[in-house]
Amino acid sequence: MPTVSKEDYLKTIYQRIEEGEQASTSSIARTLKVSNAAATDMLKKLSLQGFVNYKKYKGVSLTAKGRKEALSLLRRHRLWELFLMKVLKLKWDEVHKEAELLEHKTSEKLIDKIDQYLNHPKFDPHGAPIPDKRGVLPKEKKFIRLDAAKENKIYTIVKVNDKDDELIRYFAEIGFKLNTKFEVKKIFNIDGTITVKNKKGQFNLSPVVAKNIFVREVRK
Amino acid sequence: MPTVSKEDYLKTIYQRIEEGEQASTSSIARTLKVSNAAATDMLKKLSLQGFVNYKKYKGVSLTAKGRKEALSLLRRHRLWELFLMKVLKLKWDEVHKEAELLEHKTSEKLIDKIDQYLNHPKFDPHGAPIPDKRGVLPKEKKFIRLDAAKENKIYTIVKVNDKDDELIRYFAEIGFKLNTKFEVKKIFNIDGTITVKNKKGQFNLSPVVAKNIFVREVRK
DNA sequence: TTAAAAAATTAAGTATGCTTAAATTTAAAA
DNA sequence: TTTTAAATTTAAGCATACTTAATTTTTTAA
Ligand SMILES: [Mn+2]
Ligand SMILES: [Mn+2]
Ligand SMILES: [Mn+2]
Ligand SMILES: [Mn+2]
Repeated sequence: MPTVSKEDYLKTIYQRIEEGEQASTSSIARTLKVSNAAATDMLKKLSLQGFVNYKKYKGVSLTAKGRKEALSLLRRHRLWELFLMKVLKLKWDEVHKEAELLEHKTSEKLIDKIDQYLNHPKFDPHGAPIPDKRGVLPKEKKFIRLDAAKENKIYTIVKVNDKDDELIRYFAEIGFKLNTKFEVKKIFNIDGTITVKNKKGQFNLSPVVAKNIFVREVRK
Repeated sequence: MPTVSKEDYLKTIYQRIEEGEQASTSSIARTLKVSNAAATDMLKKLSLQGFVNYKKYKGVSLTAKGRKEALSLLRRHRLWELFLMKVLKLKWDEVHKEAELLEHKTSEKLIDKIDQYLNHPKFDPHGAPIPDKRGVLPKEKKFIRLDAAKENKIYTIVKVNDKDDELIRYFAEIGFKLNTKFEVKKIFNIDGTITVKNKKGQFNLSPVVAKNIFVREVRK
């Protein structure tokens, strides 16, 4: 069993790779808010314990063992998020922080009860897929990042990045929830600002914000 | 905010004192399964931080600040126990262990939601009182320890010690739940064994077991 | 009231997971 | 291709919460 810290490292590495990016020491350190030195240190330990493949200066990847732990933690995190929202009525922007803590202290027995209570849900409140007991992920519908969308097309939101609660609050404020339909009105070439329009009105989204929204095109 | 370890120390000290016993270094160490040296060490730190009154060789007591933290942790623990049983259907002997972990990672916001969901319950599944948001405990009905009961009287169970899951399983097995009515048939002077009789049948309880059951006399 | 036993404390040291500062390696730019 | 910059690693050290062994204080019992 990895420690709390190690679980968070493995999850971070998994997510970096899943996003199609390099799991560099500095990106891990940045996400976990620790120094690069601390991350290097931990990568060495994780490697010794067989959770990651690590070669000095060459980056890191997960072994089967490490991937299993990462998926287990993601399962616990995402089930907690959904449970806290559905059952205990916590808000969309609150559940990530709470789940970040509870995830490490949740037994398999408990998480299976939660899974059962929720009737084996496939996605969390932010659209992220929930691995099943065996670590199998549900198939996701195709999506693109909003900053890669095209003008005058209609999209629906399938996933948002849940790491920043301020951002989530902003999404909620402008009526951007899961499955919200909206139209991309204009994309400014100068800075990539995207003008979108939904039931609530018209908004300008910066490219930084748009990168955190994942959408699927729908026909009018 | 005290650390996880410190919270557990404060809770242990509170409970030792509540039981009317001395919060000795060794009793704390025994409960927390650490060495006496570790406990001494921690008591010094807790004292420096104003959570306890501690004088070398003279034992320890809680300050107002320490008591507040202890009650806060007990609240989180006991609400979790009840929630896990009532909502997620964990068993009577399972909830203590789960709550022992979750208690430290539960925000005030979350515990208030749980409290609200359960409609501000006053007692946990083992009969222990749940402090309210302000740290106020509900009044408990008078009770005695079963090893102080008298022959040929009828009692009802108001509380059991939840620390040992094997013991809790045994209680369940012989039909000893909260509010179970039973009669004390005989108390053996030699070793203090108590013969009790309830709907399920007649059982001999050792004095060690009896010490963990709290009862109130009821008229036939 | 003193000697032995028990309880508590101090001392020295360990594992984990961090820090900052210095050194090294790799990547980018001139 | 060399120089510079960025990324990464190493080195040294710190805080927390433990351990075992030695010492001190208190309690109990002879
Ligand atoms: Mn976490
Ligand atoms: Mn999420
Ligand atoms: Mn605990
Ligand atoms: Mn309990």
